[in-house]
Amino acid sequence: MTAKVTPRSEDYSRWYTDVIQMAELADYAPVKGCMVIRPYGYALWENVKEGLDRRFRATGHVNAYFPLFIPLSFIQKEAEHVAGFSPELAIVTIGGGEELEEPLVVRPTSETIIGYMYSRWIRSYRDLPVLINQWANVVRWEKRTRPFLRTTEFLWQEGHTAHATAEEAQEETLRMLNVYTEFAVEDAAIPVIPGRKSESEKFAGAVTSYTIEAMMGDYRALQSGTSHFLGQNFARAFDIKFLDENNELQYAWTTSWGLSTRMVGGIVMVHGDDQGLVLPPKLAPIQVVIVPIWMEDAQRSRVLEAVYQVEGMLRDQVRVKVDAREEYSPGWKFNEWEMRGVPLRIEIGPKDVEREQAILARRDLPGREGKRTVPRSTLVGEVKETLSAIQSHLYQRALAFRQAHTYDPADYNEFKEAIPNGFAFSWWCGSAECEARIKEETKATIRCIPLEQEPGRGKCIYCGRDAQERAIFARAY
RNA sequence: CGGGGCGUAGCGCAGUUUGGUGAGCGCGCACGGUUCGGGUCCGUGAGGUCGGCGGUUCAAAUCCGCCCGCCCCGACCA
Repeated sequence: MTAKVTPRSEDYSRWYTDVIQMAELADYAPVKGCMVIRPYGYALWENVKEGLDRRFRATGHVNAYFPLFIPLSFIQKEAEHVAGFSPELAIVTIGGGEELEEPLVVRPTSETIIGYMYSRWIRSYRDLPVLINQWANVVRWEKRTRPFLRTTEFLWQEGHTAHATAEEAQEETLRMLNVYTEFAVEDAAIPVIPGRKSESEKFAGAVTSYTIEAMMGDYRALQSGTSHFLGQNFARAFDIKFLDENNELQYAWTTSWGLSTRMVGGIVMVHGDDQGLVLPPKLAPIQVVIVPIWMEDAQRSRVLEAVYQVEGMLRDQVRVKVDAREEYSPGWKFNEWEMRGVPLRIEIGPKDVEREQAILARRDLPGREGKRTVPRSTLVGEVKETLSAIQSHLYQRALAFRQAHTYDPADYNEFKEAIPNGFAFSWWCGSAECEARIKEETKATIRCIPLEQEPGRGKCIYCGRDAQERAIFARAY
């Protein structure tokens, strides 16, 4: 506890796990690959949930819950889906002490069981669209795990929609990708690149997969949310059919989209520094911490009185906490709350009580630079303004960082030099072979083909043939 | 699944090479005092089947064998 986090420059992944544990976001569970999300980390996740849920509702979605167990045969109904997920399934074969007639899969994702239910619920075009989301846990037996980024069990939301036409489903897919983008940018202060996945990187069973990709502090990419256009693949596998206006039987068009607790890892790696966690105000469980300072007992009650008064002024406007613990010195508390990423600290001591003022200290600006004295009379306004200034500063800083580490290499040699230090935004001919070779030679994969790019043509960074699109290449988590 | 590292008090570690004096150090924890505007200081104290099982030996944290677990790096993935 008294130890400091490992500096990022010394060992980035050690820094990451240090921060996760020391800030008390999560702890390792007794089962390999599993973690306990501690109250502070869970509060952060709950704020992520809230930010998303609000947007899901605003776009017409409703929440529901489907079972954890899926008959093994369901998973096997969609050819690509089974191929993609088989290696990482957890399967239950015994229940109540007896061998089950059919093994049950612990859901790795719910397209199949939801598809099955949709086939029973959808009869007519009037039943469409179906716009359902669920908040759930899923299990994927990953070989290599890291807290939040890849755990055997993780929490997420998965939206599953069914539509009458391909166009409508396509629109939905991009609408939700856009919701993710908006959430990442506005709430998490993480700049992301929305784009399309290559064939080899797309979701098992999808026609087209879309993603938002973010750059972490070590220049690696993190897929932070995905939205899939499933075409009629799952509708055919699960017989999701409806009668259209012309009394003709049609397969529905479906989508699915998800964002997981991985986002928490992204927040840590995008904003954190050598002091520890740095949380964007909109998602921070504690936005403002008030640290009282006193020398003698006589001052104690006066300081505390002022502190609670300030807390009262702020309480219904921001998430505020008073740290009145007597066993720790103010300096200790400063470090503790900085390590835990609280965006704004208010210091109130005897001098401040006397002058009816308080010190504001920003987490995103180190030392003196982030400290400011404000009069009590304007404190509430100042706090709110400062929080929103921190929110936008974090975004701008992350954006500038990504831009500074995004390259447009002139040739493959430059490309190879760029990859360890950031993203390469390069022309790609579209062949899976070039993609595979690049991966083999540089460990970089196509993170996405950005939706927004200037039309034109170029030469594939690998083979030199004509290319119509540029892709983001990077090493990924 | 392959490579590397590690399991000794809640945490971080020393001790293991060369078996044997007392299982130790720092932090944390409890109590008392002191301090408090950037991780106070002092004192007292609690806390350990040395990952597990088996073997060698008069004697094992230390040597041997097997097993288990965790972390990091790779291939696979939200």
